Amino acid sequence: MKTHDHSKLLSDVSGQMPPDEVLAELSELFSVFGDSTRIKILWALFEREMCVCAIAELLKMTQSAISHQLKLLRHAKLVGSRREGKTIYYFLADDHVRSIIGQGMEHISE
Amino acid sequence: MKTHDHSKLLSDVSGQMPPDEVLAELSELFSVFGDSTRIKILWALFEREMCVCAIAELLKMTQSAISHQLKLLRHAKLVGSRREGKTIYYFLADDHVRSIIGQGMEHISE
DNA sequence: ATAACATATGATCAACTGTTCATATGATAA
DNA sequence: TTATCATATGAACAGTTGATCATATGTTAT
Repeated sequence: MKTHDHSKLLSDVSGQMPPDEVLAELSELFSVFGDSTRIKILWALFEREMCVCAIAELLKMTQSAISHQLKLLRHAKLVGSRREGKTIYYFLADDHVRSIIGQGMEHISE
Repeated sequence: MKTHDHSKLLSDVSGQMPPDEVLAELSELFSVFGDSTRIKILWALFEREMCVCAIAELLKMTQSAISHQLKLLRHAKLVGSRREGKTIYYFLADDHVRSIIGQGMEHISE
């Protein structure tokens, strides 16, 4: 399968590409946003911090399912948590979450 | 499993949540960004439009694999295409792609 | 110490995803 | 028309993912 020539294009473009490792990390970040349960959790936390069982009640899902997803969100540093007695409150880690989701909303609103 | 009371919180938060349908669409959009092959394709298109076989060469992947991924990107309206003879050129559909990926990059650079 | 509540975790399983392979479509040139 | 290049597509298969279930950990009150 001989194909037409791209040598100039390829050298130009590949010079601008970040290393594979960075692009992999980037796609992993977006895949965390790529699930409706996690998007719902993040959106809920836009309002205020919430404990696990409140999120579970809000989304009508089991505590276990929510806890598993919060673990992913924590590892991606999208949420933080603090303990108060038996309860653990989760909150948005920073404002990138808002701006990323905001841009996503803009895109689908067209 | 009786749990503590959240009635006030739940009514507050659920009033702010977009409908499930919208949140599902949003997560589907982000899942398109959630694959390193697709991220690489989008990043390549930051520079300029490219034909399928150039992208395949750049990423050292088969034409088929790239074509399948471009189909997804097209359906998500992240890229557009134009034909010129036998060749089909793909390009970024709009600037949301840049800003979404830009925000993602900011998040992981911390 | 025991009971009750809040959360976390490991195993399991069905559903989904991305690549490959083979093949089809579409366009151009001979 | 036939050959060739460029791209698209469908089936198949391995790898990944998200919910569930059972159970474990951690905290507080009695």
